[in-house]
Amino acid sequence: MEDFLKDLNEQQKQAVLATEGPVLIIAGAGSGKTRTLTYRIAYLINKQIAKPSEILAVTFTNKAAREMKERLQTLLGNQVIPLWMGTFHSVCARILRIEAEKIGLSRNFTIYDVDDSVRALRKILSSKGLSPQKFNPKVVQNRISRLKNQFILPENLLEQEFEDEYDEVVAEVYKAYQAFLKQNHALDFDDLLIRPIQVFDEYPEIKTKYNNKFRYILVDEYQDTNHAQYLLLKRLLNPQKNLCVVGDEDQSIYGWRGADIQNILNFNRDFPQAKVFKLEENYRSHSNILKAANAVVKNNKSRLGKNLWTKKADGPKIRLVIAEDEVDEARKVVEIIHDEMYTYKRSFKDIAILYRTNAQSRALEDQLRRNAISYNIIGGVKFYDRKEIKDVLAYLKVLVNPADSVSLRRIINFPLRGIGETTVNKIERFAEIEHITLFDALGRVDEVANISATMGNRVKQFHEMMVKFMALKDELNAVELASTLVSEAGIMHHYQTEYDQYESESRIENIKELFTTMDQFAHERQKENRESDLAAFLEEVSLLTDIDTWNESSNAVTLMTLHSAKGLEFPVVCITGLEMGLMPLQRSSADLEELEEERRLFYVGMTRAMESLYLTYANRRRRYNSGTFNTPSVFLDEIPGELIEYRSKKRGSRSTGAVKKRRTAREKKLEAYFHNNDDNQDRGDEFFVGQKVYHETFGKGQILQLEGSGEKMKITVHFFRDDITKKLIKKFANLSPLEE
DNA sequence: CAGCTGTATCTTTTT
DNA sequence: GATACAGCTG
Repeated sequence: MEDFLKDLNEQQKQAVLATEGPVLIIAGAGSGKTRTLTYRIAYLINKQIAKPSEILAVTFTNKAAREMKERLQTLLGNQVIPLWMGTFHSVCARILRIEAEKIGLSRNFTIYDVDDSVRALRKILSSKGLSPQKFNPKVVQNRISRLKNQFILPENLLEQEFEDEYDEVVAEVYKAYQAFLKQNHALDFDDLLIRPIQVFDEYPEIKTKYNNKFRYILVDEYQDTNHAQYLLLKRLLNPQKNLCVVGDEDQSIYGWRGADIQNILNFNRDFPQAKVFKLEENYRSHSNILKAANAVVKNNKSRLGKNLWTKKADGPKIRLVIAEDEVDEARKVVEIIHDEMYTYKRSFKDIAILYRTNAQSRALEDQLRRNAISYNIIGGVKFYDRKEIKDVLAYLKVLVNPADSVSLRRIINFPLRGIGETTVNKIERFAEIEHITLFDALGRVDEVANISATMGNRVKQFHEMMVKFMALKDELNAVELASTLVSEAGIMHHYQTEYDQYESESRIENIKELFTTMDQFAHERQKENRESDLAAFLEEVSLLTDIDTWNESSNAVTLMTLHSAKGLEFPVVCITGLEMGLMPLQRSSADLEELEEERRLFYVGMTRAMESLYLTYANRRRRYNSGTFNTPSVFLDEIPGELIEYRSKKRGSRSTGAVKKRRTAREKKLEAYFHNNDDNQDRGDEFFVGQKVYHETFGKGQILQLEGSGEKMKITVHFFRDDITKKLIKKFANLSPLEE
């Protein structure tokens, strides 16, 4: 054990040894952050400073937790280590499950994802007679989520003075939404964080229990914590305040989700006695990559500042690849892959292709398929978002929590059994009057007015089937229960007889895969001596992150968003779509803070690369219906010219120079083309992209896109007040330019 | 009530 | 270019 401290550099060792009191570890990209955290935990256990059960370690993804546990086991000699390790959300769910009875919560609560929340909100909005045009359920969901992240509860909100009608409606809907969740024994993602805070405030004995239990708390990726998570941490801390947070302000990329970069920037102010350690030696990347990344992120103002360095060689220059459009870009990515494979003997799994938006994966996938390059795609249409999987899960959710009316509505007429919307609404009204759940009302369908005998029988049949399976819940294990249910409810039959044979097969495959996953889950949980029932499985599934389902062992090129790439590394990284409007995104370009976050995102992408980094952009790109013409990302200009070289189409003929300093003939031609086009669009018009404008009804906004010309020109404007984007015809819009 | 068809809206990133 | 929803028909 003494020995293993030799694996650490001086700063890392200091960070491991400073076990007492608050500690901030500023860990640059690739500086051995995970290693330091793991060794710190191993040290605490090995020196018997803490028992494993007294340690809480919060990670950003479940995958990170899994990997850290494995490394810990290796370090400590293969014992099973019963410590709490997981994401904020899963740790909170675990606490809530344990304390459920004391705090008047059903132990079998359901976790609603964003989709479920939006469904619930749509219903609430319509019951209040609010038009979904004006009050978009998604926007309302977003607002409510923001409020929850700030730990602003409906009761605090209702006392306030409102600036506009929108806020007023959101406050009212928020309150109704919380009541709805309560009725359904459901919590949304944000509630998972908020409820424990409330519980700790309301029940001091529960707070004390966890204060005594968790004597040592560690938090990874601290730069991406939100205010609610911060408040939760404050409550978990006992007077010794043995809190160790690890983070890198340059990698804070979740501000849009409510993450507060100030948490890390102000750690010293929160804990004046905190010890601060900086890990600045990078073990991952060639020097050129690091220099380029440093030069980019240096342009940000919101940072503590650090100087990441490496002992590694310069390595190849960063290769810039210019494509004509997204198809050409994808072809060039294929060339890069071939090049790296033949010249440097890489395998598929050494290579990652990163992009800003999931939509960009399509063109890339097409070309990879054509060239028989196997690939793994992370995010996008997720396994657990597939219709057939959601259907099966909805059945299981109802079995576990019959009060969950969102899931119940999803399955009551799937597969079709002749129970339509009208009937369900009648029964629901009855349930409201009787103050019972929708599910229980199904059993009393005879008492509901205006329902025919045939219809009543259908409803009763469904209800009886579900009741039967609920009774079986304790006799069968999760997989047995699920597979029996899937065949008896007619789901299997429904998909087997689907017209599209290919579709049908893949759906059945997916359902089978779900069962396999359930099985694996049960085994893993049993090893740790934790519960493995259906409720536990559903909770696990609800809280999976994109990266958690990634099969790392397969030899395939990896495709994912820049966000998903955080924490990973690859010998070869290719960042695509480096154009204005896409990276940075149009709507994040105007606001300084948002622009800095985009820059950090680019920085995260660059620092994933160990040996080779390729950057690509396309002069033209199809974006849903229309094409756009693009200029290179401003971030490319921030890379010093001597670190970058053009990679032209012909292998071996490479020219050097900064982005705008030297151009090939084709480049010049493309640029000329671009400028001409620009001129055509702009000539005689007073509007341009990025311009601030004013509209009679919508107020102030900013132009995102211009299409066509003259009176018929279509202008896409994002209006700030209502956070809406509208496409307007110039002739009718009556927009006036704002001077700024 | 089921099933079909046309249209609107979306795409920024995700626990 | 997909998906969800409204509106229609049988």
